Amino acid sequence: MARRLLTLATFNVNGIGARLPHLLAWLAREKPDVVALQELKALDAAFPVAELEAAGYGALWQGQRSWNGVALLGRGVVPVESRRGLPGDAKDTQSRYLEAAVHGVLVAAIYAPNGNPQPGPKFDYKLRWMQRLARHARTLAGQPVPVALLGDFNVVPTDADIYDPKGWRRDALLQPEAREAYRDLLAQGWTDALHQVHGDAPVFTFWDYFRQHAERDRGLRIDHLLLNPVLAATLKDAGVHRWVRLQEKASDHAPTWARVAAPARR
DNA sequence: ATGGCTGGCGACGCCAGA
Repeated sequence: MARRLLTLATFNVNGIGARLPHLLAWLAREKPDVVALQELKALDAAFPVAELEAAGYGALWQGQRSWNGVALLGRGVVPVESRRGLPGDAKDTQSRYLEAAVHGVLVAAIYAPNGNPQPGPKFDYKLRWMQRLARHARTLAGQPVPVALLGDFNVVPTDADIYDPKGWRRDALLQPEAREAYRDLLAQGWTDALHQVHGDAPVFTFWDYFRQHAERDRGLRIDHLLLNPVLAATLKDAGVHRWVRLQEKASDHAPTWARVAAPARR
């Protein structure tokens, strides 16, 4: 018997207030089952829960004034929260991690620090945050249930994942330490869904607002879907909904997705 | 080597993004 498929997606909206029309249009057209959002740039009270409910999505969110902010959406269901915030630093108040069970998959919404300028305190924070992520992700990778880390990792994994590696070589997103942190994650057993499906063919998820880079497909791959071995075994396809990035007043990121088998009900 | 564009904040210019 063929099993139902599930579409997992991650979308850095760059302001939920400014991007709600784009988000709703994308949900209506692509109907993803599980969605991680980043960069809400809004307080909890400003999260558009009613509009999302009307669109058929249950939501869980962790906002913050002006910056950061993550959320999880479930098509037809409210995600069941398992963790709010990354462990390892009680003084870190930035809203960058939210974890819940959605449609039988344990999913984390991740917004890793940008880290620019580097070197400097922001880059140090980026690396410390990635270490904390690795420590927690290790406890999730080997779980005998499907687990996915969905988010903006703010790491360009290799020079094949950017249109101009030379022009960006000093950027925090390309630094060897950042790339090593990402490789360390993968070494725990996570599968990078987009890379698994497309290999080294360039598939970008972010295009900056300058020089018509979106139209010219001069982008970076920084939004990633990492699947633990249980879930990776059911991976069917992965891609990027670039049409969203080509809309008027779009986010600088596009929704990135992976199709997997829906876990059997237990 | 730099600046280019955008959202949020809060009131015109600044910070942060990547």
